[in-house]
Amino acid sequence: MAKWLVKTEPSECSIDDFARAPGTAIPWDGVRNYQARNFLREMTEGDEVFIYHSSCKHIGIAGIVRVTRSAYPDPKQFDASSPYHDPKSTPDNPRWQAVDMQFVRKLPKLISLDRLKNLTGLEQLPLVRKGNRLSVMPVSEDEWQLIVQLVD
DNA sequence: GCCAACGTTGGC
DNA sequence: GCCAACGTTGGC
Repeated sequence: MAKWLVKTEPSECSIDDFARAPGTAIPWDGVRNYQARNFLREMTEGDEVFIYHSSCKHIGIAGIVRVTRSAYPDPKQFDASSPYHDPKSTPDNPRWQAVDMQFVRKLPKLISLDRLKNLTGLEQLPLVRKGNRLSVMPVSEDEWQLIVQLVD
């Protein structure tokens, strides 16, 4: 079972939005970056995912969700009224993918980016690397355990 | 609000 | 295929 991390601006979709709808599949859509999309495609049902809050007051890992549906064409790419509309994508040959996720847990205390940056063992995680903009990334089992240990 | 770092686009 | 220009991300 693979592990992942996704970035989100909490004003868009936060761990609290998941927590408010336990048991409900929430689409993870709007990813418009090829490398991130390729990782979305690799996600399988049951995979666990860190939710990372970016571009906000409290930056860091805020909780855990689970993939409940593997990749399918992101409907928003075909919706002309959506900011995620992609006129170059067609239903025959969709360019962008979405997955569904549901709430697992909110961390009792957010794990700050600063703390993650200072952890030995996370050097390979794109999240803590300078200038990195990847919004969907794999997390190794070792990295996952290292981070989960910080909870509580 | 600033700006460095990055990904994408498009002219050549 | 190169690369300058541009738009976006995201920490500070």
